[in-house]
Amino acid sequence: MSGPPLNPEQRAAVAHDEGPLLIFAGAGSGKTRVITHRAARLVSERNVKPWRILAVTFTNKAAGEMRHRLGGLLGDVARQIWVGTFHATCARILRRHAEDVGIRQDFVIYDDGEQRAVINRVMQELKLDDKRCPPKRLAAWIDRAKQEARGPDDVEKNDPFSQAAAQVYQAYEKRMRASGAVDFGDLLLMTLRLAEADTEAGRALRAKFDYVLVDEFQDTNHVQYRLVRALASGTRNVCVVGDDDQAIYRWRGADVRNILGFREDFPDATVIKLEQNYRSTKRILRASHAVISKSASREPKELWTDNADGAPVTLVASEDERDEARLIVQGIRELRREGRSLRDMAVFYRIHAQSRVIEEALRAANLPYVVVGGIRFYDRAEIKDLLSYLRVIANPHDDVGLLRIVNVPPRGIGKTTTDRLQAAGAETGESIWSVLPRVAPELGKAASTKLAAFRELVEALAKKAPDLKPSELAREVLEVTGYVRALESEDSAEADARKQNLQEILGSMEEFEQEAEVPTLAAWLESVSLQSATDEVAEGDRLTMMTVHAAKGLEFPVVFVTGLEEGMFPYRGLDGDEEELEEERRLAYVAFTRARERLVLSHAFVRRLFGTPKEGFPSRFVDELPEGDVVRVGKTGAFGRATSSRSDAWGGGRSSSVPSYGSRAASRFGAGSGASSSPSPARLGSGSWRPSAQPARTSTPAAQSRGLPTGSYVDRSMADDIPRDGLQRGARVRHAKFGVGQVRDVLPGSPVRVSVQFPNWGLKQIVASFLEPA
DNA sequence: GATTGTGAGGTTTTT
DNA sequence: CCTCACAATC
Repeated sequence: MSGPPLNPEQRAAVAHDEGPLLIFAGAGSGKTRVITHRAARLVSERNVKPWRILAVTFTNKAAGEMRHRLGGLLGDVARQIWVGTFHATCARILRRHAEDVGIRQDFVIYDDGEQRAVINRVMQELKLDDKRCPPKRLAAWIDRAKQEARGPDDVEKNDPFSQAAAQVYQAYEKRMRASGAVDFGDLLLMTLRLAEADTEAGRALRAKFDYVLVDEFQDTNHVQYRLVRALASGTRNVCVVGDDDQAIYRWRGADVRNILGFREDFPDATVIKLEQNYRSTKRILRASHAVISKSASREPKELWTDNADGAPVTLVASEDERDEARLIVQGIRELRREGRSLRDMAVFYRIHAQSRVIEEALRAANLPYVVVGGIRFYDRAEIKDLLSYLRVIANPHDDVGLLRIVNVPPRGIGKTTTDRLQAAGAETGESIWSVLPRVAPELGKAASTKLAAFRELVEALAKKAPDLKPSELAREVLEVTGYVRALESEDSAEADARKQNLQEILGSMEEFEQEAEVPTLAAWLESVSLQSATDEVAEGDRLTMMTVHAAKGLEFPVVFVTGLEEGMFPYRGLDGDEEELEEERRLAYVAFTRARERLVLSHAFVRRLFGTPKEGFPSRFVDELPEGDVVRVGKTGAFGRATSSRSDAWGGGRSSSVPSYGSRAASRFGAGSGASSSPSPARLGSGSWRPSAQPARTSTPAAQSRGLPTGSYVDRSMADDIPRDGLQRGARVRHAKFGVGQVRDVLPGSPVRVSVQFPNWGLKQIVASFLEPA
């Protein structure tokens, strides 16, 4: 394939022949290109059989991209290469070896919700208190056990919770097997067991691949690591690619040590670092590096680029989250006026809850957008209903699926009945479907008749299934179950929307039938189970919005990162340990390095989260930015950063025909921006503190209508007459109760409050008048 | 057995 | 603020 020539490091990675290879691939360093070229070369020049190459990714999107590029390089043979996500690859292997691991060949894959349903059921059966053992916590506990390759018998049980959890785990596994179901963790763990087994099947699996390539290796968990090692144990031709700086899934069991410690398991590994970045401007890289270089225990490296300096990073300060949304919309508009397309822009946030306010502002401004992630299309009730029918038809022992649809649409089979059936199944460890013929007659005439009718319905559909395409079967289901009729009789807008969604899924099934290699129902169900919310693609000229996690692996010409406040980003969880903070740092790095040309960072001084307003200081990640590469916009840094003169840089105060936010303005402020933005640390000395130098321009109606924050330049804290001398960041102050501490930041608002770090009390926010210099 | 009401709890979430 | 889960109703 064409494209620019590979650089020396890339070439070395592609040309590497045998033995372990570890590639540190920085953001935007052409990683996917290297992997695909390498795989292609193995086939075309080294005569490796394509089906003896395994390339594993984490997301369907990445797998699809790789498949696509391999197709471009190799043509049709590319299809024989094993390209897939960890989970899809494992599912594929398990279908072939179901017997060897003791599961049904037609197993279904339970998602988190279905997993929870099983946990809830098991807890009821064990009569466990869901206050003491929240199902959520149990699910996380079981997941973690599986990630660590621990079965119910080799978990630690040293406290009451883990004792209960182990009990649940045991019963959960039993119920999953009875249901012919596996969860995501099972896919990996069962494949690992198989791959490490000293059996015929195990040996065959270990010898199956001549080359194993793994992408995003920093995100592997223990089981995935061992699986890779086992699958590559035949030839030791294992190539892992990753970036420890982009490890952001520790909370999901990923362990960066897998990449950092790779050289311990494979001392002879060749190590290649791809440090040339082809994506971003120098300024964006400098900003990114400023943040990540503070990270402890990382592989030493620094991205560099031949790209232009580019525009400075824009730092937007706003009053609150609505203000932030307004300013972002304003920035978007200006960039558009410069000719930027909406599709070139993305807005990132730390948590989904932040999206709403921004969405509202975008809607008000008539700017089309798409929110990536959040709820999956397949998670909608009507879709899950149809899916459950199809799954029960494929495997009637799927209890969760069966319980979902047994009374949908209502057919008079209520809770009392299903409770009895569940209890019967629990007694013998069988599925509901299995106990149905035996138990139904004991439930009285009415229930028994209805259950028999349901059974016949499912059996009739199952009988037809082999002769129908998936989409035809789905239509049949919607018809004979009366599902569509029930929706129609509802005659509401909502029911209409549901019908449309069902129509859409039928369409996607037909598409699948056209394209898939094996267009069976089972294959379709599996592909749906393994799909994620982020796989849904955005198209058209719209802005993209997503969490930073969802943004990994993507790039945009313009990136807005919102909510950069202490507590929000870095997000402060319950424990907030050092490791967690490190991960937040890497997350910020990921966010920043998504940007190609323009990076806009924003923070608000007050943010309402879940209703309650909370004050927030600018994130440390913002403080750490190199001043010379930053231009400030919006509300005056409340603690006297002399930034007000910059405030009009966002298009206020000047004729709108001069796009100040755009590249022209950027270059205008560019090189010299260091002079115009104040040096940090912020000072509270009277000089820079005085707002009087600034006209209260934004309070004019015109400015307001432009959506500028009212009173941007009028800091209300000015009104106070409290002692400020010595109240600057870093200053030592004394408090009557907490003793001596160090000023970390000064809050806007009245009365002026200061956040102070006390050795024994931690970070406190204190009204300034209660403090004296120490 | 379905419908409406209160209360807790609500990072991130590749699969 | 908003959603989901269970409870108290008709």
